[in-house]
Amino acid sequence: MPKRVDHAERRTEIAEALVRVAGRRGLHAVGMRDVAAEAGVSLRLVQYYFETKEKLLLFGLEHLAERFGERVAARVRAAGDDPGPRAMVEALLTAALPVDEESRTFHHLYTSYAVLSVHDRALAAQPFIKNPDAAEDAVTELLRQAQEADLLEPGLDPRLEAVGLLAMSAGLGTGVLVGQRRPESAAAVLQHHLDRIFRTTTPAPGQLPGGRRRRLGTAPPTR
Amino acid sequence: MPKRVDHAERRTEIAEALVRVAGRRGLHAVGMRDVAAEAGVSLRLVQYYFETKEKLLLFGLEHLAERFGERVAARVRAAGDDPGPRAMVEALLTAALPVDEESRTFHHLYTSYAVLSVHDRALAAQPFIKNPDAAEDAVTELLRQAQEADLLEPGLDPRLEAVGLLAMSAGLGTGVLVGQRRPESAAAVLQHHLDRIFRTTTPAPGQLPGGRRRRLGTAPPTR
DNA sequence: CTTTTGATGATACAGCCGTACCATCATCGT
DNA sequence: ACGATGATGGTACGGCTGTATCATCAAAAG
Repeated sequence: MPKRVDHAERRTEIAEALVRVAGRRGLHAVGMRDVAAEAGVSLRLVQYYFETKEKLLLFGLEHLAERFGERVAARVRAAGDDPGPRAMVEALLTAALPVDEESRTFHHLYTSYAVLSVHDRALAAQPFIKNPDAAEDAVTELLRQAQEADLLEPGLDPRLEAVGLLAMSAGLGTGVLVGQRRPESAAAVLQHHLDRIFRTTTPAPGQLPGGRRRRLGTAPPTR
Repeated sequence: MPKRVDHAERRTEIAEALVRVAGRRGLHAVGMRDVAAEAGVSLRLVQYYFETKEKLLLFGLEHLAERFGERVAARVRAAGDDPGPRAMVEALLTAALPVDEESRTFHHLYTSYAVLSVHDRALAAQPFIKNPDAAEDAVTELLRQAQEADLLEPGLDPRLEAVGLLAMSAGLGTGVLVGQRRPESAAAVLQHHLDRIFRTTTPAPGQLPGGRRRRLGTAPPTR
């Protein structure tokens, strides 16, 4: 038998080439030849490891989602050991904001895939249900924990708040992506809405009424 | 001189054909021949009225935005004569939710254009700044009016709330579009967040504390 | 009536796309 | 050493795309 190659690794390399070139020129403008050139391999090889373009795109989306998941996890970890629920919610919500090149590419391509999935059953099947639902569950659970620790304003429904926050983050992300909104503005809006959900004082002593106050969470992730 | 044709009207017809076929099969899959067939004219005519595909797409986007503006206006009008600020905000926010075929198409294509505009300067130039900014100003102004009429919870920043609500509406719309969320769920989330912004009792007499209460606005637009 | 000219039709062209086919190389098992 | 076989290269094919070219028709102007 001849040279054995780690197919999984090769597929990953090619998928990352796809992500790079798609992020640079737009997913609609990407052909197999572009991917091959970007990966430094021949067109034939792209065909060899992904028999069809559709399979390449599908794998590209999965890879993108995976990489994004790792990014979020890293953000959460960077928020410190056992950070408060607010810091974790912040990390989750702000990770999707297109503030740097990587998150811009992610948001851009993920939206591209979302648009394609409207009429492509194969794309619609898995990731656009699973990942957002997971994020929704995670934020909901964090809010529920915060609620039990009496860190939230009273009378809130964790699930409804989580859904709203995630949708807001996604919408703000799109605004940033198309240049309508500056990243700092989007982050500020998010912060403001978190301020309206999380209690701004420790449950204990005197209440100061008006004005802007310190928040409870720990590290600001990027902005 | 020969037969004179109303160019503006013809262009509109062709643009609507573009919108229809793009809504059916996705903007990425639309060619000039498809548009011509859908409009019932020859390929040559599409070329004749829009010299290039890029100009056709551009005009299609403008037309789409215009039609959507009319739809929102109709929604607001349908909310009654001089409806409360909340009803108007509701009308604005829920108009963008993909609940029927028309709004689905709108949301779908508008998102497609947004993705394209990331790398296409011509598309990015006009509409993705102007229209959302107009919506933002409108909602902000409505919230400001509501604030003056003491219809809002105290201590709110109308602009920040408006931006957040619009982003949330857009994000929920995308969720509905890709089949992750049911339209009723999205509408419910929106309602819930409006409940947290607008006062739920008339400013006058006794305050009942907990529980779900009647809201102030008039007609529910669709959901 | 003829000429001008806007509106339309048919079709050709060059280029790109995804895919398929055929050949070659290199390596490992025997 | 040799042949089986995985990995790769090169390239051609059919189809589709946007655009350009050429021709024709019909109506208004002289």
